[in-house]
Amino acid sequence: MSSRREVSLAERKRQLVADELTEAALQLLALKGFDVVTVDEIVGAAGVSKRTFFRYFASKEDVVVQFLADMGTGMCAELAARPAGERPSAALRHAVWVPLGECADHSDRALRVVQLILDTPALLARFLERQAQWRDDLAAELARREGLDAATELYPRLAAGMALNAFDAVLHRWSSSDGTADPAALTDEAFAVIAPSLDARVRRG
Amino acid sequence: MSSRREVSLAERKRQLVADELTEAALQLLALKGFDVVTVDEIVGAAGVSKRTFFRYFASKEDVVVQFLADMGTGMCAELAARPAGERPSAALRHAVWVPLGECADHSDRALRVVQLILDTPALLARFLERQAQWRDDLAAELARREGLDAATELYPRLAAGMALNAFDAVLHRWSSSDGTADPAALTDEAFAVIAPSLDARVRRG
DNA sequence: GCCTCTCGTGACACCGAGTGTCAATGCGAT
DNA sequence: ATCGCATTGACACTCGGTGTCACGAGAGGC
Repeated sequence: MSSRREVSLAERKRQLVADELTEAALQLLALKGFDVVTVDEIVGAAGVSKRTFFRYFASKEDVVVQFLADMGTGMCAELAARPAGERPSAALRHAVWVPLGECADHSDRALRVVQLILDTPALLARFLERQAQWRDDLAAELARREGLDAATELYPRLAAGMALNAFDAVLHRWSSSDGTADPAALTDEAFAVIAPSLDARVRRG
Repeated sequence: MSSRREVSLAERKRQLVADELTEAALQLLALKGFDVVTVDEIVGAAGVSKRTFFRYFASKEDVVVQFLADMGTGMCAELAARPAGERPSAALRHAVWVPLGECADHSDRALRVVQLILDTPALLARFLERQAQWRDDLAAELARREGLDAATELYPRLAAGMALNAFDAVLHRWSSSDGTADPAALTDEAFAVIAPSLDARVRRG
């Protein structure tokens, strides 16, 4: 009777520490600001050592950004799961909605994180760095869907970039409205702007 | 005979130190890689103190990114200088071409810098951070041109983002082709993709 | 010519992020 | 009971970046 499920005790302990760490970090960072809070302060609140913090997160920025990072992978997965016949604008809209929907659902927590990221240059930089990775993944998947060569065609990269642009714009407006704006409506509005380029099929006959 | 022109001797000395510093930095960073070269190494080669380095550049990343940074301001200035009647796609294409033309002209130096930035995560992050600023500036100017309200309309921000997306895509392809690809042709190709959305006048009557 | 006043610089101490290393602890399996 | 493995804390260390101060070299007033 070593383990009831596949998850061992050690694994649950690991998750517990990670949660405790992110909890303490977000609490402090959102309250006092990113650059005035030190890692020692965070680990003091969480009750672990500084070394342990960096075993869970690659950097001080990561503890915030990783909150949004998983959403990015969900986004790429959603694009891959969309039906083959769907137009790029529709498929990308659904993909981008995955993380945005998460934000809308857990608006209490998510809003604070998003505002913190968008208002802190260092966090914004790391966030954009992650997005660059998402863009490459989206572009690869998009090239596969449309039967294009991502190495020679510019469309996949540009289309993925446009979708992420819409994502950013929605996030920004949602953040600056303190969560009162409707993410779904904003997303529709943004995709209405970029759809003409996403769906133009002037290339490849 | 204190100064031939308005530039004082002190001012020329300042520029000299800045040039010496960027020269030494780019030489070392491009040769050995960004993260293995320390600031002490750079200032040793330039013959100044570490403290002086940080009087000229805000960070180790800045010495590389600032090379491209001035181009960004030139880009925004160009957009503001374009004729009022010009379509957004044409105006933005000319704006984006300012920095790209600079790269094409000084391809020997520029190519190494661009490749260094695109291959180094930390530099890429800082670069994207700068671009976010450019995007806001472009969006504001675009809103002024088109008589839109940047606070309520998504178009200005999205259009600026698309233009910078094209910029990035061209830079990326130019870099990965080791400068053999033609930036002008790539720019045309990229703007052909995004133009439908840039010039769609379905909004605001 | 001299005397300031300022500005750029170097030297030094200092803080915080991040890493390598090692000893201790605790769980799982035999 | 014991061995092996993973996690942790403590410590020392590197490096990026900043505050402070004293020094020296130009620019202007007398």
